[in-house]
Amino acid sequence: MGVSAKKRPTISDVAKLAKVSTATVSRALQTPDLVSQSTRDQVLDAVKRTNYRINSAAKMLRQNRAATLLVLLPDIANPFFSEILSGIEDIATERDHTILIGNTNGEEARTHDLLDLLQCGRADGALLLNGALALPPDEVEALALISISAEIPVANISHVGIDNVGALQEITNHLISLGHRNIVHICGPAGNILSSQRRTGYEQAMLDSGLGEYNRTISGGFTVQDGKAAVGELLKSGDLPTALVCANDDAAIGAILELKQNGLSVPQDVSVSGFDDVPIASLFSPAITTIRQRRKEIGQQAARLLFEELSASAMKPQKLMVDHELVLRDSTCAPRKDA
Amino acid sequence: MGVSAKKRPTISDVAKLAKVSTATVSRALQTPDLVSQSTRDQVLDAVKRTNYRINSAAKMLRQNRAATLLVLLPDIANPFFSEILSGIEDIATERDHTILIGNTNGEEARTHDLLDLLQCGRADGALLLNGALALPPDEVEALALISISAEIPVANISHVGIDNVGALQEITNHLISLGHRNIVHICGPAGNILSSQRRTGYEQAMLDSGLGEYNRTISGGFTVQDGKAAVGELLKSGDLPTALVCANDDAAIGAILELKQNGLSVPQDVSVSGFDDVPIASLFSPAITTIRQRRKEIGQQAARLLFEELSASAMKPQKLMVDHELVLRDSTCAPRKDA
DNA sequence: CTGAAAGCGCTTACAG
DNA sequence: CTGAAAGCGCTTACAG
Repeated sequence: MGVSAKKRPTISDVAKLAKVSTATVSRALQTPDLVSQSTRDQVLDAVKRTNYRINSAAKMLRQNRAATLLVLLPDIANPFFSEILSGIEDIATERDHTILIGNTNGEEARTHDLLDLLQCGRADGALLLNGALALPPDEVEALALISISAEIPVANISHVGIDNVGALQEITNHLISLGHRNIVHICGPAGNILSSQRRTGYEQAMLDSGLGEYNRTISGGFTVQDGKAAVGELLKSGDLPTALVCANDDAAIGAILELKQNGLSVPQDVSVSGFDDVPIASLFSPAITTIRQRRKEIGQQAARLLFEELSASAMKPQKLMVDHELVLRDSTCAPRKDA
Repeated sequence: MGVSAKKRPTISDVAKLAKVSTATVSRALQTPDLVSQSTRDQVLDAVKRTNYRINSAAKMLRQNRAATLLVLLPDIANPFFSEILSGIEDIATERDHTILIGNTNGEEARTHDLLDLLQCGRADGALLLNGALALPPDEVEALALISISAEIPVANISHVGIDNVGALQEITNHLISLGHRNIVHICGPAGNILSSQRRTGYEQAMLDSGLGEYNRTISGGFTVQDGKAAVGELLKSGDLPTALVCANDDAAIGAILELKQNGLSVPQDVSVSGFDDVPIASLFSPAITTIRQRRKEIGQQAARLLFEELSASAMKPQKLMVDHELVLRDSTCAPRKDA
């Protein structure tokens, strides 16, 4: 309840009660090995009796570290990000660090403001899930940063993610192997690095299979609405492919909903694939063929890497590739014979 | 990258450059009105030239506040919680506060450890989404706490959530009005306050409509798996109702999947209702009749309430009720005539 | 409107 | 193994 009258006990209160110096209290608590058994017991007893808690601001100031990781994401409420966050949390907790989160809403200004938390010492390093940086390269130099999923193409930033190009090649090849030739890619948001990587994967697969004449990408996005709109365009154009390779699961869901709405069935009339394997992908009907990203592991690896960088005096940026997996479900099948 | 050789500029560096005292620098930055225009300009210029950032640990120590809110939740990756979190974030950002998150995994020990962050001054108040406290009442006294969604029945804790009893009455009454009589409630996890409130709502509705003889609750939970298992039991028992009222959407999804798997159709053979209106509820087929909780608003209200408590010297705990809404979709319809 | 100085609560060389 | 003392970088009465 608001302002409490009672003042919190400090390390001197404990010291007085234990009849030792504050230095000894500090040691007994932080580096118990440096203190005799009996002293330690005395101190611990005094701590208990006073109900003492360390003042972490004082500790931070003195030690010049926050024991905190900053996580920037465009949208906390998106399960794709929140599962990565959960992996980060695992590792942070393991190492007694706390997590500060910042929702950027994809806004550069907000990203900039949030990175200030690093510069003012409130966090020791940051994990960037938003694929954007908004900081001049010379300021980045001194910060411990890791990009996750969407790689930030700036020197000196480590990265953890999957092979998006390869993954989209795999899923496109799968469709080709089923017999599809007229395969359209509904791509992600413009300017997003994941969009272009996935698009590249699609195009490479098409070209490698001699399907260059069918190579066609239409603009889409990462939301259900984007998928619907893209299919809407496609239907208007009258040139419907037998398969749609979408940039992510949400777009695939939108695509399927729009197809159904127009009396088409998935996968019989059109096969549709997603990307990410978010929870809904397996529950949707039809269950969606997709690429599974091990999000929790991605988060864990990224956090570990950040800790490495924080403890190393200097390290060159690393790029970590986490395995992905093609998951075949019900939204894809062989094309109709007459197609 | 890791340890930087260059030391960060401090307030004295700025003071020296601006040829004023550190006190003046502090005022120019924190309370500009107390400083003359020309002095302010000088200071701001020096700040820019030194690239000065305040050291927040020092500020925290001096001011004895962290400008940080702690959010405890059982599972970050669950969209139900992450959308509330997003609402909290809105308000916190508005008031220049940061958010520390803690995943409790529903473990009491973890909850306890995380609440230590309040006691050591790393956060000024906490929002509890996990319905558990794990702290002796006398220690709670001095803390600013708000429970969200799952009310914590302890004195001196404010709460923000919806009327779970009323909501489940509404949804049960809807089913009754469609003509259902044999309606079974698949309840939430045992020991959870939301479970018992929703169960109460169901029971009240049944009794109020003179359907006491059909009043039947079976144990379930909040996961897809729980819903499946509950329906599995029901099928084994051979006594299938015409409608199932589930404790949340995930359980409803599980229930529907299990019914379908056994050749039954929803809603024709059995109507099924959910609770929460998580994103998947509208996308699932059939789209799920449910209770919409305005999660973002719940988060916002809770954060506002916490700020109020932090600024008030003393306040008695408040209980805030946010409106919910019955959303009718495709998973419920009138029972078969022969039922 | 501005400055000198105290002090927030720790930790850590340094000395013994 | 322990203590005295300096100092981390701010803010804020107090005085002018």
